[in-house]
Amino acid sequence: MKKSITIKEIAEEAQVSIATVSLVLNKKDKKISEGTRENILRIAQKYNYTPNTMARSLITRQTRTIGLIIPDIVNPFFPEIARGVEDKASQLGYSVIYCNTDDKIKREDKYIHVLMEKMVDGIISAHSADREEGFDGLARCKVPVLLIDRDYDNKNVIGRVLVDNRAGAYQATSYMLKQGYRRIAYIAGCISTATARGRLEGYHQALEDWGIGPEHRYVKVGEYRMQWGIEAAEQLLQEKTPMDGIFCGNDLIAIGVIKKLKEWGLAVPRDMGLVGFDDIYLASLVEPPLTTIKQPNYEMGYRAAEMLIRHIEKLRGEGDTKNESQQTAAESTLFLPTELIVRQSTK
Amino acid sequence: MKKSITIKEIAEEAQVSIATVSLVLNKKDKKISEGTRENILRIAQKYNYTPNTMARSLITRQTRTIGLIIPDIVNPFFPEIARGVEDKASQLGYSVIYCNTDDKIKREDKYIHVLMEKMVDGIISAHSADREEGFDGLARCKVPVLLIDRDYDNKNVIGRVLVDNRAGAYQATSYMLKQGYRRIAYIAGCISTATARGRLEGYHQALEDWGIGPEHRYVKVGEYRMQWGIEAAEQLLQEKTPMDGIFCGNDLIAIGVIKKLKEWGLAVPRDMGLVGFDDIYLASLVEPPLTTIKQPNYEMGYRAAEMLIRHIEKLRGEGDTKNESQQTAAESTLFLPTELIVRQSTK
DNA sequence: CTGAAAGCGCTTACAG
DNA sequence: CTGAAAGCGCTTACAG
Repeated sequence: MKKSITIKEIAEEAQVSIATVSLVLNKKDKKISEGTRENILRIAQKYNYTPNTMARSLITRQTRTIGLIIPDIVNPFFPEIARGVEDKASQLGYSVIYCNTDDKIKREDKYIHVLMEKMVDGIISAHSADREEGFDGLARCKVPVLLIDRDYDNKNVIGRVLVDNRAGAYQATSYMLKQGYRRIAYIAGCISTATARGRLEGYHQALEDWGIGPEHRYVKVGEYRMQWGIEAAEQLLQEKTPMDGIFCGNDLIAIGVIKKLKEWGLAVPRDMGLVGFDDIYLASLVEPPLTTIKQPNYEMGYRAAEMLIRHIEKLRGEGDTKNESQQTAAESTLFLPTELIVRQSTK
Repeated sequence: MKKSITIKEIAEEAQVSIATVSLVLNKKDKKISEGTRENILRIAQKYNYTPNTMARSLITRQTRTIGLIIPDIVNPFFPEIARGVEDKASQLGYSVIYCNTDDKIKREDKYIHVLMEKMVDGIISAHSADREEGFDGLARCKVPVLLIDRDYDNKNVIGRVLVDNRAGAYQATSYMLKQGYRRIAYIAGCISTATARGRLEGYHQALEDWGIGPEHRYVKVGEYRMQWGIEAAEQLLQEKTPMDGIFCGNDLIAIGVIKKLKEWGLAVPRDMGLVGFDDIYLASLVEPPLTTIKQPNYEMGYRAAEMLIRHIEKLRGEGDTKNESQQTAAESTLFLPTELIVRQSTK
């Protein structure tokens, strides 16, 4: 395509060496005379000079690009994260290459390999599922990795930004308790993840703090889908579980529950308290609008990009004390608080 | 960070020249003896060799990376597009850097500049709004640009993938007409775009084909938001416009309309036909589920990536006949059909 | 079949 | 204050 002008050509026109041009263009021009400087800048301007970052990266070993690995941008859980990452990254002068893994470890491996080839400076990953078998992508990764949303153990991980699911579930459950509901069921999504365990713990803790013993029949475990909400609600109602409130693993489940409750002639929140984690951001659109626990997804992405890039630049600053810097870089975990969004009138 | 092994080091260990290593690793090894080949491959494998694409790109002038410019990945309209782009790109061996402009021409310009620096091979852009003033980012862009969803005139544009909004609106309106509705209102979003004009045309055409003259009072123009749906429906009802059906600019509007209709004790589809463009993919979640015109967004992204990359590689094939290739590359426009998704029982 | 060499566009000590 | 030179890791004609 159209070829850009190079510093060599600028040097010729300005009658100076390419070193001088490079110095000026990189603002390391303390010791360059004002005249030369302005002349060079003027010529660069005139030809609309764009530096070739390939050449630069080859020397500096930095690309100012990071990789973002998520399961699926179409899943409404991820766009906010992706946006947070991109906002902070671009603000700090970084670009982001994004990758969809569909939660397949194999695709994740492939992407990590590609990102290594493209020499990204770091990777933010919502790690695929929990299957650790055969997994080595992250391990052989040569750049810092920052985990979001899902925890995972790996030597290249330099930090984590997670949601405080335990506190969120506690918040949801105790909110209903304060509203006067006493027999609160929990319809969970899949339970194998740390996320799900945290939510279950928070739910139990709240009940305990209110002197209510946990009962097995109040907890249903399935998946984060509307259909599961419908089924689980049906089960609970069929089993005649005496309940006056339901805490839902996420809002899709909650929407399903509402549909089922309507069938049975039960209204929210009059006959039944209802709070769900707000994964999908549909809460305000359904009828009645859901009271939810808001996931700090945008912030998660934003903080993740910030932490990762800070780490990258610190590493660079430390220069060649490589091995030690690896160790000193304290691997840190950030737990983001959730927020209760009340959208229903009280009982 | 950890340094990768280079072809030079492989060459040393294999006792051959770096040229030979390069040839083997790039599979241009027709004339390299089997023994040498296998030896090199074995060593590369052993040290987990990862080519430095910076160095390669510097010579080949290709990065196998494309840029994706969209207003906002959080807007539910865009994730499907982004996914389609990424799927096709990665399938063809390309990565994608994505950028959110918030529909601000200034941010778009900045991103285009960054993408030029990173030397992407091409750009897919859902161009910001329709304000052309002061805009020159795309114009000074040095790589092929492919437009999606929104049309725009520019010399660097080598193709477009758009939605056939006219046909979609025609489909929606004539569906309602076939259902027996006769007085169909149109609640539009903003009308300044080609998209909106296409939809209005399709609506008018359908009415005309059924021998129904257009009436001004049946068309309300606002924005693509739920609130506008509520207001517009209120207006239509207040004005006692005799109508039995409403075509909505998108599903957010449709959701607003439903809320208002409920207030007035009107049921969909019994008392009022309703079809909207499915921008947000909420149609199946609301009550009653909406019948909608589905946007082929995933396909739009997918086809866009395909067209762009084909173009890039054709250009490369043509080599240095630069100026001519620019012209011969026929600028093509693809109109994708919409699909009617019926989710309500008939009248 | 394989090697020596030039060069992609830039940065960075090191001289002067 | 500025230039000459080495070099980042690779590809690609061109010799042999």
